[in-house]
Amino acid sequence: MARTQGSHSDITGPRVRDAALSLFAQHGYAAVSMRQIAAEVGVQAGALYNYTSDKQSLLFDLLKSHMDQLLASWMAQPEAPVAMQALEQFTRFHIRFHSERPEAVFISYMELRNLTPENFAVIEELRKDYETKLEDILRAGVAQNVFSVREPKVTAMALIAMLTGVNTWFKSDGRLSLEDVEQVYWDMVRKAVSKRTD
Amino acid sequence: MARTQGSHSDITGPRVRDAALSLFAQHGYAAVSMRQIAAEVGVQAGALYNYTSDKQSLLFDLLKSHMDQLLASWMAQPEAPVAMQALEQFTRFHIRFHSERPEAVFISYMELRNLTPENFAVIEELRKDYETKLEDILRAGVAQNVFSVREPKVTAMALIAMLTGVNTWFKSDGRLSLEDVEQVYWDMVRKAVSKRTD
DNA sequence: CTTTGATCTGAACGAATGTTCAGATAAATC
DNA sequence: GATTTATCTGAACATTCGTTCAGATCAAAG
Repeated sequence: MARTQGSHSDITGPRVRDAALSLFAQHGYAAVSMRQIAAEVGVQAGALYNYTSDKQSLLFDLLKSHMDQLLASWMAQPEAPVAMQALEQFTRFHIRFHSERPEAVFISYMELRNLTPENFAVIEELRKDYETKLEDILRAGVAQNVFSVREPKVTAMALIAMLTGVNTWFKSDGRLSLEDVEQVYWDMVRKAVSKRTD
Repeated sequence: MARTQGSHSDITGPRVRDAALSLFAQHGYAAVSMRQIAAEVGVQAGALYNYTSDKQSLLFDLLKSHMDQLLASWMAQPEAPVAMQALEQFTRFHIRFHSERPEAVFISYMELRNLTPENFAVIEELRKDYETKLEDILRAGVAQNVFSVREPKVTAMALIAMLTGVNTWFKSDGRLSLEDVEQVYWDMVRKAVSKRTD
């Protein structure tokens, strides 16, 4: 069992994943070759197969761990009993979490069709789990008589699409800070589910 | 000038574009070969080059004509002088137009990174033109004192992201009709820009 | 210092890629 | 019926693809 310590494997492994994430996000899964990933890591293509069984697994692992992180991070939040607060928490959490890892978010939306059917089913279920978190908040708000939402499932998907859209334009050195953006979007979300309007 | 009439070229041309659109949407631009497109049309790969100069042009032409159609269709709408009506018109138009051509919408969002920089710039400008249409409506509503929108540009992008999201889940044979969906989304849009909330 | 084995190289594999082009095909014109 | 020419075939081109694997490398263990 030589070279268990001082080994490169615990360094090269993450670097392979990082390189794949970055290159997939830039050019797309199908357009990136194993040799390009290897070159980014500074290694020959064959060496990649010490860290992944094949190219497909590389993609799947990236999407899977992204979704796992997303759900785990949300679960780690303190639970808000009042629906209005829970919705604000979700809104701000979603924007913050997604803006922190634009590349992972990007490939998680773009590369679903390049997953095998089995792998796709796994990711799709995790995505639905996340959508259900928001849907439950909306239903709770309706039950608490603070939201007006006729279609909680549709509304959840609509709001998530809106919030994720931040990633398509937000630049951290732009005119608006992330805090500003959170506020603008929270205003819209709050009003969109509100009971009254003039 | 033989075979100008009865020629196959005016039939094969659109079929090449249709096949490319469908295959690009299913598997992605980089994952689809010219031979696959040719097979779908029922022709050899070489014959495709009677209808496109290269694969890149095939993609660009699809995106370009989609954006041209989008803008032309919007312009063809009767102009609504009242901001509230204009916003409802935009909301319903956007949902309807996009739900009618899911494949073109899909590749218009997914394949931007596979355009050459010059081609990308062209599409990006057309997209901004469209976003500006909504932004102008929002600004008009603020001027008319019927909307409360602090950030018209951000809000326009947020609303478009939300509306385009319909394409990710809507099925015409589902529980909700397209008319139902339009109403649900219009309720959200109207409230999101409204001046009062409880 | 010798042994061990995790890690990596470098070459090789068949298959597939976008594109070109000489020549075959056949419908429209004269 | 002969000619023209738009359209398409089928083969070829240099590259690149994902993946495999025998052998080199070299740090840690004995």
